Amino acid sequence: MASVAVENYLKSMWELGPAAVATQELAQHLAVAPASATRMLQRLSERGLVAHTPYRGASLTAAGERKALSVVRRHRLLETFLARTLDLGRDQLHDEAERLEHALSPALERAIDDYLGNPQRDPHGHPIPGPQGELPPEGDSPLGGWPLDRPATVSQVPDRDAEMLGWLESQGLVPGRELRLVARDPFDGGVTVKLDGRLLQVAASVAEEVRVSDGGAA
Amino acid sequence: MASVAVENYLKSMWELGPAAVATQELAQHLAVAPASATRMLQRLSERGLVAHTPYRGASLTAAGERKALSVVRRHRLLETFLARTLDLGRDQLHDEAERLEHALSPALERAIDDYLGNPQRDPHGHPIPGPQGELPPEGDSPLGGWPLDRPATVSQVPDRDAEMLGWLESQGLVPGRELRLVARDPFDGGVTVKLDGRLLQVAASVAEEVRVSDGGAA
DNA sequence: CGGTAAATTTAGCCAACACTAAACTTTATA
DNA sequence: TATAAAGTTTAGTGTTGGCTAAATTTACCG
Repeated sequence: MASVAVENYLKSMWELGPAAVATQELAQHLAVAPASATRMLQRLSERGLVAHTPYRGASLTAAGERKALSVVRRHRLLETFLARTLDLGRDQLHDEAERLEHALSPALERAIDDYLGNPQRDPHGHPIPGPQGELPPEGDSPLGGWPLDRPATVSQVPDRDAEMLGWLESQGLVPGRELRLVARDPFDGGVTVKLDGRLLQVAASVAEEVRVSDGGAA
Repeated sequence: MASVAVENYLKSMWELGPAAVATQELAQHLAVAPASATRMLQRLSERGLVAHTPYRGASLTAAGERKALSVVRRHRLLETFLARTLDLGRDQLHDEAERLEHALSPALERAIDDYLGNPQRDPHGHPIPGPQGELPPEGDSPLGGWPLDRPATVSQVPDRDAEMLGWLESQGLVPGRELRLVARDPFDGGVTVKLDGRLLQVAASVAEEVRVSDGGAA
């Protein structure tokens, strides 16, 4: 039903939401001219998938969010599937899934989900929405906001930024890894963490993207 | 580079070729109006992918065939990959691969090929073109033309026709199965085969699609 | 050989989505 | 508070790829 373009707009809206998303922000995220985003928002609005107030940005309706979560589900299932079968770099996964997600039929989606044993998280630690778009409540916090000295387990790393992801991986900052925060830069929000006995300086922008949860529980 | 539509036209041209393909035949194969096919053939001709003589049909150029074989390769690799990992019905494979083939990057294509150990045939027995479009010479013949009483092994079954495929499967006529031709209807080309000690009547249309090769060798 | 049926192409239209340039709001600043 | 800057929308265009209806070409048949 929904074209590749429509699915991508909805997914971007979801990623940038849930607050109202500015036309320009959306356009930038999709590498598209602002005027193009406006037109698409109007079309999506007519279809009842977004609520668009001219000059005020737009947000997903319930119907729009359902469709967006369906795309996200397909994306994350594909990342998990590709990671489990082929052995691709964590950063390749995202790009491949980005293309394939629009071509995944409901039947194949179900088959993959079953094959994987209905996974709750993708290889980056992102939660996988259920068949009806249910998102499990996640207790993960940004690394930057974690209290000092409390043991933590890395639960999520970004999937979009291949460069950051490569660095994280090279430093052992991957889902499942345990660490402790030993210092926090009071100005820019960067942190120093200790993992594997090593000290590691993590920039603010990175500390915002990486999420952690309580030590053992994961 | 090439859009989904272009890839599908090229693939159809290849499947209907190598002789010149009539506009109407192509249109029918793609479930498109003849006028649409004409326009696309003109565009493909400008791009140097087909040779189109007005009112005389069209055929693939070398460049066009290369691209077509790339699509076929992706399709058959995907069918093999999905068959090996998930367990889908043989007839589902085709439809799923049909959609996914256009979203397969060269990197993922290579990864899948490696994972599968560079397979020569897909689950329907169709040969998989190599990375540069090389098709291994196949010695397979239509079941309808096989000599009486000479042992044969089923090597290829159609993938497009789910109904026929379902019947073939239900009768045990799948790649690898051995059989012998015991009679041939002199008028319509239908045949009677013996497999597993059973006699089976095979209609002409089916006997044309199923291919066999010499007994043991496969 | 002429005429008609079938196949093909042309012509004209539509929708989706992208773009730039220009017009219009909103926000921020002097 | 006026005005400039920033953000957004409208207007107008282009491309792709589909459609129908009409024109054209080819092929066949009496």
